[in-house]
Order: sequence, then structure tokens, then C-alpha cells
Amino acid sequence: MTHPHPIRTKEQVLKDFRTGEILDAARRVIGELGYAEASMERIAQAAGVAKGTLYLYFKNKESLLSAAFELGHAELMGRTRACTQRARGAKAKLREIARAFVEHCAEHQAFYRALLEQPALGPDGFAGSAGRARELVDEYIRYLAGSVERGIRAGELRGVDPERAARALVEILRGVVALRLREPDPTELTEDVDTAMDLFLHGVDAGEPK
Amino acid sequence: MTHPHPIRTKEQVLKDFRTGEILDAARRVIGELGYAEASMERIAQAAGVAKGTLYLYFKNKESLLSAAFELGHAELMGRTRACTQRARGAKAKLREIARAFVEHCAEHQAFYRALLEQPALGPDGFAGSAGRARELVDEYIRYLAGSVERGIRAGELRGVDPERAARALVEILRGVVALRLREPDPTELTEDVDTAMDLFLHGVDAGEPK
Amino acid sequence: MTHPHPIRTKEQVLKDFRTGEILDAARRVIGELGYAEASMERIAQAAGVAKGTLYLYFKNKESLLSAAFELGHAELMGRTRACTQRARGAKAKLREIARAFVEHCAEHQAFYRALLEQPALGPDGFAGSAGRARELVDEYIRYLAGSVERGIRAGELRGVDPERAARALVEILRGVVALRLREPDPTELTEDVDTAMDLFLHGVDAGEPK
Amino acid sequence: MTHPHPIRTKEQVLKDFRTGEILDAARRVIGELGYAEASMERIAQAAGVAKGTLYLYFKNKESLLSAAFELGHAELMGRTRACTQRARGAKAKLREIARAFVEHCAEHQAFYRALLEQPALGPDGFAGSAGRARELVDEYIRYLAGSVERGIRAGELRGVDPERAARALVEILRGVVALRLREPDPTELTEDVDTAMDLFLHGVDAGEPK
DNA sequence: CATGAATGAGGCTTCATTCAT
DNA sequence: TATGAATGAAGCCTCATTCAT
Repeated sequence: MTHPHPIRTKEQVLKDFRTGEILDAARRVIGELGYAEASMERIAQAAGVAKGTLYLYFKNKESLLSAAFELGHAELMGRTRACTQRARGAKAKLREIARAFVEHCAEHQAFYRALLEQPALGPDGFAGSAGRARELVDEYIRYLAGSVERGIRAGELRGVDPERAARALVEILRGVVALRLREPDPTELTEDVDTAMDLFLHGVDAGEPK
Repeated sequence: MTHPHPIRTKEQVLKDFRTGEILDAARRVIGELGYAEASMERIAQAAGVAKGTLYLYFKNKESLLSAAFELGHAELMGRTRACTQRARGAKAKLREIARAFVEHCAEHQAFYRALLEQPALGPDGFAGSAGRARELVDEYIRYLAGSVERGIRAGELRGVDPERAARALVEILRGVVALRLREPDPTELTEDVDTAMDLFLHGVDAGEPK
Repeated sequence: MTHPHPIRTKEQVLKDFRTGEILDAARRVIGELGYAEASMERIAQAAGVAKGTLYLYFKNKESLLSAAFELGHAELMGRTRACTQRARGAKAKLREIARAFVEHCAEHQAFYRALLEQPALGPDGFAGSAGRARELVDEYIRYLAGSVERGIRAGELRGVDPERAARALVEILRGVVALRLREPDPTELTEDVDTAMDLFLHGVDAGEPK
Repeated sequence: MTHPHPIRTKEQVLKDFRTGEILDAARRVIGELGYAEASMERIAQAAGVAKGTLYLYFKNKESLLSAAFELGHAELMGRTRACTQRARGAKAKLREIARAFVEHCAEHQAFYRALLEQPALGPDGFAGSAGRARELVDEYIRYLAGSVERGIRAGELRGVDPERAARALVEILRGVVALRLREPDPTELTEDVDTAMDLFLHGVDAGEPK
């Protein structure tokens, strides 16, 4: 009546734990200082380990940053999928997704500042990973586009280009997060999300002047 | 009753000329290589001067990058003001502004890749300038917010929060530019702007289901 | 009147066994990768033990490399002494010794690449052991010098400086080994040794022109 | 009545001068500490410049060490060719060459310790240059082999394999230098060379026992 | 005894900045 | 004023060595 496959528990679990600690530290540092200032030295300090230790868990700086990014992406995707399950109706789903996005960024403040800056992860810092980062963001956007598309087919949403719309939503939310991150005491999150969703859903046009 | 002697012509004019050349070079380099790879060496090369010369015109790297940013901002503001003059009606003005924004980014591709990444200009790269960069972006957004506000008062636009709306527009456009920059052969610019404006003005909601 | 109790059998024997295994591994690694690439990590891997274990048997890297060197030396000396016993006549003895030397280097290819490079084992790599390494090489040369000297006294060899001659022989053989080691498919060993001995014994002078 | 092509004198001459200074420093350090301990830091110190300065003159460590090696080789080849011109008769030529070799090593003590250790310049330190170093040594040996071959054709030397003989001579001389380098007050150089040449020319055989 | 995770000194390299010419 | 050689701090990474398990 043993566990199915608990093999290597001791070492593997410990290793995973450390890996997680380091990734968290990396996210914190990236969040606070940005990619450019996120040196291995600082990440090590934040993780409370020696510089060399990082190299026991990651091949090099790029792998570490990449993994940190990928972790954030995975968490966000998980959360987002959960929202899709939970809510009923395209608009409700999108609202939940938007909320999850802003919340996620709030929790991983520092790091997601980086995710949002993804286009900035140019030739260095993230080196070759720039491409990977883009892929992940694109994946997220495609996922949202799926929700938009279903909304359109259900007649809940207008017949817009789903991917463009999804991208626009993400950008709007990105702006919201950026604003919240720099304010010491931001508005109630729900309110921010509602405002953003209102703009996204109804636009700014007053309609026929009548 | 003009100024008595437009003194300093020779030296000052020359100095300004050189300053401009260097700033242009900086924008080119930043555009092509991103902030991280934009070393003083490369900027000097691009400007056709020696590395040390840069320090005759700018206190340090940060000032140089800051000034380059500021120049881009000034140009964009100028262009934007012209649009406001030219077009009639809030919606038309905003469409012109949007077009100007995307065009401006296309022309200064490389550099504006950086402007758009402005949040990324964290404690490094731009160092203390991050704050200044933010100010400039905020100024731009406030300017747009002014147009939005006038549109609301004129009954052309819904009674949304002008600043939030303006920010949303900028973010949407930022997304459009990001997409265009990474595609080798992007869509017709007008089309991209129209799509974005459609989303911004009308949102995605299908309206009352009937 | 033998020793009362050959105590320490169990532990000591085991310890010696392990020590030997590690030294062999070290020789293999040094041989394949050279001193510079011979990290403790790789030696441990080759020995099939953990890195830390090496430090149970050797104080530090230098001791380990030193001991490996010393082992090679001891084996070579043993082999050389056997040759001296076996062969009759100074020239025959020297030929056997030469053959043993080249053979030994062939077997411990990798390692003896290092022995041969002994002068290179400067202040590093071998650190303070450089001196010890030199001593060992000197011991070997003195042993050969002994053979040469007896050959001279027996009238078999010319009255040259025995030590200089011995050193010359070793150097010539060293060159032969170096050449063999870098060729994928070297000449028959016997042939190489014969050629070298011919040069060593008769030199290159054509003698009186007649 | 200007110089034929003295263009770029100022900068180029200065640059060459510095390059030379650095190479000399490198040779000194390599000589004293061996390749492994010859860090860029130490070479910079020896040259009296900052670490970064080295990179103004050499792409990286390998280029620097390579160049140092190549310089030593070039000087030795020059000296050797001069000897060949000067002396008459194969044996005299070889004696002069031998003398030049030992002298050269004496002057560039430290460095030539390294040249002689050439086989040691394994996978690291010299990295890919190991091959280049071997080429240069081979070139030197082939040059000597040429002299030997001519000696054979002239009837001055026995019909031995010229390349093997040349290699043997170099090895013998290498041993002589090694010995001299470690003795605080070595024998008269001429004497050492004479002894070595005697061995090389006549071998140790006493000849027919009578 | 054995392990291997952790450490941190030290090596190579880049680049913003200074300064003698 | 302009230059670019020189500097040295700082970044990434390796590896000999230690120590808790």
C-alpha cells in the first residue's frame, strides 16, 4: 500500500524545492530591478545562497531567467484555464481572466513587470530566450483569442478579429497593471478590472448622436 | 525689437548640430540593437565620432539615452499636436493621432521599440531616467486624455474616464506597433490603425442580443 | 619472528584498494584530458566515487596528482629494474630499459603525457609538487646513469658523462613517445626503440671521411 | 625625399611597441609561472598595464598566448637561419644552431620553458592553439632536418632518418636547457653545447671492442 | 565512511568613463 | 575641441574544498 511512484522523494523533492526558491528569488529581483540589473549575484543574495549554487540548478543565467519566465507563464495559464472553467458566458469568462491576469501580476509584481516588458528582452539579458518569451506570450494571447472566438460564435461578441481583440485586451490590462504597480495605494482591483472591461467591451464611442 | 545679437551662433549652432547627430545615432543604434547592446562605442561609431567626444556633449550614458528619448518624445508631441489641429471632430482627431503614433514608431523603429518598452527601462539602462521617461509618457497620455475629454463634452464619446481611455488607446497602439515591428512585411499601416480604432471606439460587445 | 599481528588488514587493505582505484582513475583522466582539464569532479566520476570521497584519501588535489605521479614512477622503476636484471651487457640493458620506458608510456598513455611534460608542472597544477616530480625524474635518470657508468667501466660504452648521457637518452625517448602519442597508428614500437637506440649509441657522425 | 612608406608611424609604431611590451610580459610570466598560472591579471601586472588594456591589443587570452609563442618561434627561426648562413659544413651548422637554441632559451628563460613543454599545452590554456604550437615546433624540427639531410648528402653525416635525428637533437638540447634553467649557476654554455653535440654526433657506443 | 550540495575565490571578458595629447 | 588609449569595476562562470547528513 505504498505510494505509486514516490521514488527519489528525498533528493528530488529537495532539489525541486531549491529550484523553486531560486526561481522565486529571481522573479523578485527581476521585478524590483528589471532584467538588466538582475545579476546572478543579486539573485543569489535574494535566494540566500552563494553565487555558485545557482549553477547547480541552472546551466547559466539565460536558463535561469528563462525558467523564471516560464514558471510565471505556467502559473498564469493555469489560473486562466480555471477561470474559463468556472465562469459562464464569454463576457464573464473574459472578465474573470482579466481579473486573474491583474491579480497574478500583483502577486508577482516585480516579475511580471518583466513579462510585460517582454518585447524589451532584446538581444541580451534574455539572449536567445527572447524568442521563447514571445512564444509564451503569444500562447497566452491565442488562448484568450479562443475565448473571444467562442464568444463571437455564440453571438455574445461582435465579429472582430479574435486575435487582435485578445491582444488589445492584454495590452489594456498591461497598462492597468503598470499603473497599479507604480501607485503606492492603488484603487480596488475589482474596480480597475471593471473599468478596463467596460472599455474593452463597449469602446468609447457615444454611438449615434441621435 | 529682436534680440540684439543672436550671439553664440558659430559655436552654439555647431554644438547643437553635433548634439543632434549624436542623438540620431543613438536612436539608430538603440533601435537596431536594443538598449542592452547600445554601448557608447557603437553609438560613437554610428555618429562618426570618437567615444570620448560623446562625453563632451553628454554627461554620461544615461543623459545621452535620456536626451534621445526626450527628442523622440518631442517629435511625437509635435506631430500629435499637428494632428489635433488638422482634423475635425474628436474621433477624427484620435484616428489621426493614432496614425501619427504608429507612423512615428515605424520611422524611428528601433528607438521607439525602446520607448514602448519604457517600463523596462528600470533602474538600469535608463537608470534614474526611468522616472523621466514615465513623465514623458504620462504627458503624452494626458494630451490624448485632453482630446478624449473634449470628445466627451462634445457628446461624441461616452462618459468614460478620459485618462484611462487614453492610456488604453496607447496600450492598444503599442501592441499594434510591437506586432508590426516583428513582422517582416506588416499589413498596410492604415488597416492596422483602422482595426485598432474600431476596437477602441466600439469595443467587442455585440450589444443587446436583440 | 614475523610481525605479531598483521593488524589493520580489513580497514587498511580496503583503504589501499580504494586509494589505488582513485589513483588509476586520476591517471586515466590526466591521460585523456591533460592536467588542466583533470578536475576533481572528473577524477571522482572516473573512480566511481563522490567528489568528497577523494578528500578522504588525499589531502587535496595536489597530493592526489602527486601520488598518481609517484605511482607511475614506482611502476616504471620496477619495470626498469627488472630489465636490468634480465638483460646482459650495458647496451642490451639500455635497450630493454628504453623499450620498457616507451611501453610504460604507451600503457599509461594519458598519464605519462604528463610525466613527460614534467617541466610544465610549474607552480600550478602540480603546485609545490613540481619539485617532487623533478626528484623522481632525477632518480630515474640516475638509475639509468648507473647503467651507463657500468657500461663505460666495462668498456662497452665511451667515456661520456654518464648522467648527461642518461638524460639525453630519456629526452630522446620522450620525443619518441610524444610522436607516438599524437599519431593515430604509430610505427611498430620495436622499430621506434631501435631507431632511437641507434642514434643514442652511434650518433649521426659519418666518422672519418676516409 | 620622404621615407618610402612611413605612413601611420605615430600610432602604429606606438601600438606595435605596446604589443611588444605585452608579449614580453607574457613571456616572462609564462616563463616564471607556467601556462596554467599565467592569468591575464598577472600578465597585465607584469606589463604594468590594467587588465582591460590587454584586450585592446589581443582578442582574448588565447590570442595573447599564441602570439607570445609565435614571437618566440619567429625569433628562434631567425636566429637559426642566421646560423645556417654563417657556418660552413653540416656539423658546424648544427653546432651553431644548437648554441643558438640554448642561448635563445636562456634569454627567454621563462617563456621557452613553455615552448619546450609544448606537448603540455593540452586542451586548455592554449586551447585550440595547441595545434598551432605543434605546427611551429614541427616547422623548427623540419628546418633542422633539412640541415641534417644536406649533411648526409654531403657525406658528413650517417644515413639516418633526418627528421628523427633532428627531433632527437632538439630533445637533447631541451634536456640541457631544462638542466641549466634549474641550476642557479649553470656551466659555461659552450661546454654544455659541446657535450650535447658530442653525444649527438658520436653516440655513446665505444665501437668495436677491439 | 561516503556523499554531494554548497561555498566563494578567482579567472576571463566587457564597457562606461577619464585624461593626456 | 576631439581623440582613443587606458582604466577598473562588475558581470558570468568554474572548480577546489568543506561539511551536514
